[in-house]
Amino acid sequence: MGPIGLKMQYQNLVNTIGEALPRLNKSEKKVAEAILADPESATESSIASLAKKANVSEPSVNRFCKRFNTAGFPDFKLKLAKSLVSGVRFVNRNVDPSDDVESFTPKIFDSTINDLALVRDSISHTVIEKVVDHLLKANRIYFFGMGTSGSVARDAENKFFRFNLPVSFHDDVLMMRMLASTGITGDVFFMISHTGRTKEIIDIAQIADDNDDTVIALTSPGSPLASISSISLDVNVPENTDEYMAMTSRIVHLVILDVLATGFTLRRGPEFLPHLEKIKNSLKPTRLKK
Amino acid sequence: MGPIGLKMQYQNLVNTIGEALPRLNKSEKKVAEAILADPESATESSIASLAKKANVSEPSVNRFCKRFNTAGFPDFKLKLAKSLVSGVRFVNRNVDPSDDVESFTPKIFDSTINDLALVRDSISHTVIEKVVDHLLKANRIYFFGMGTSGSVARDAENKFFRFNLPVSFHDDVLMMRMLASTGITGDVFFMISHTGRTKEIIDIAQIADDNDDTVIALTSPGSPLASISSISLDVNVPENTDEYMAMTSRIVHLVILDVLATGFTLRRGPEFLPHLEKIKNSLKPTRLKK
DNA sequence: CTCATCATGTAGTTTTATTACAAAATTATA
DNA sequence: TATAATTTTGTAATAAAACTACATGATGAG
Repeated sequence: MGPIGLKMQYQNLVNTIGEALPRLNKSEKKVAEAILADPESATESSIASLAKKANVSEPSVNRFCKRFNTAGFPDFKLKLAKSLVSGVRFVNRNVDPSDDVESFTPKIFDSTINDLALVRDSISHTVIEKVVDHLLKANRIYFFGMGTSGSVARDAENKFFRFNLPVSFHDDVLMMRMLASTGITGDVFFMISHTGRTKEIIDIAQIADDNDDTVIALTSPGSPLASISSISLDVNVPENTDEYMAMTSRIVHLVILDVLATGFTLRRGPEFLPHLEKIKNSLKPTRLKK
Repeated sequence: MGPIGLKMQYQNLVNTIGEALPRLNKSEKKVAEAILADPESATESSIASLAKKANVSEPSVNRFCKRFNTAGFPDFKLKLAKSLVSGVRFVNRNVDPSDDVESFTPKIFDSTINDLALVRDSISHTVIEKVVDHLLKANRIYFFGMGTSGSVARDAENKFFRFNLPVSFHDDVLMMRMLASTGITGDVFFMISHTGRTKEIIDIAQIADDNDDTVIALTSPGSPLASISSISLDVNVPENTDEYMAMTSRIVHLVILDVLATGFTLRRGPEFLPHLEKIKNSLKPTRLKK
């Protein structure tokens, strides 16, 4: 039998073991079941104790590890521990009706952190660079979003107006329509939408596109909005079917806007910093001194 | 010298080591530096090879591990590997003027992730519980915030209106003043402010407090706003002095609001789920079908 | 300068993991 | 069904890794 899970580094060991289960032979299956019964403790036990728990010999455990493309037992444990952090813990990260504060609080933080890490590792730097290029050339930037994405758009306005160019955010469909249809060259329409399927937003993007304006989308890959846009910043955050769980995509969107703003600032160069400083200082009189 | 990082299970080993660096003695420092130079490879090496790399003896490495509250070298490696997955890879996360997209993008994600992890491990569950208690008893909730925190307040409105009680957000000082002064028992004023030093916001909180309304603050601990409020949700995110860096506190605030909303939903019980479902379904006609 | 304390390394011991090989089980084939 | 080939599994020996006890060296106080 050949090795299982060749692309291990991008896969979750626990899942891989679970899927391979039917293809394993007797003693390997015993080992697999012993591990799956309590993966966390498996990462902390020695080859001897795991062998005992699974009722097999130590070499069987060792062979099992090698089947899953690891150097040996210690390496296996390491990789298992890693997948428990990023992968499996995520599976069990759903909020449960019986959860109390102690348990649901870290779950919500963890799932947000997890999504951020996922996007951090998958987002295209080329696309970011391209978007920054367009923003730098823009005469005007409109941030459009509805509902939750409206708050993201509002935050973006608050961030980008500092760059000393006309920026506004809109969450009103009629305003967005009018603006999109009267856009001129140099206007950038930055459309934010979690699903990328909101009809009105797609309509408005289409209007802007027909008008030859630049349309940048911060949305889900392969969505109708993404395909209409000039450039699409793809954010692949799993849809949240869980009633209790929050929508993390908006958080990811905010961080991407932070990235864009940083790229913008850096490209503007150090001579732009005094302007930012001026804005910062303008707020000082509104604050109580320490 | 006593052990370092007692609450290890909730902390990032790499950060802990980095912070402990000045307090370590000669050979321990050597070990720490060898690990920090390439934490990833440290998780894969034996005690012997790491000792060699750090130019110390094997027991020194072992003692180092025990200082950081781990059972020994293998346990240390395991925990290190885990923190590399969820946590932040590098100690220096500041954006540098010479950074390109490839380097500043993960830095911004990482610093956000790091701040979230910090708050996740330090936030008081008792306070969360208390805030949820107050929100459940509220007749009306006002979310107040200005500037960046205005977007957070807007997002909170979007989240909490689903609970079928009168909720609104305001970012206009005059509106906030008027509402605070006409509040009646059962009204909850939820004030969001990164610094907790914005004069207007403090004024408004004071007005609401004088009026015997419940004032909940989502702000920095020890700030004037925190001390005025009935309850304060303390968020200790380091002030960002770096011109290039984004303000992560607003992200943390959003996640805390997610936590509160989840706590709210759970306390309302399963009979409340159909209502949430109804709201979800109401948006379906606005979306293109797949 | 001397003693006490702390830091560090050496050498030996124990634990842990791996390998080589043989026995057992399974499967295929005559 | 018997037998050879193949695979699976365990035993025992070996190798590697980690740990412990102890001794030596460094540091600092009096």
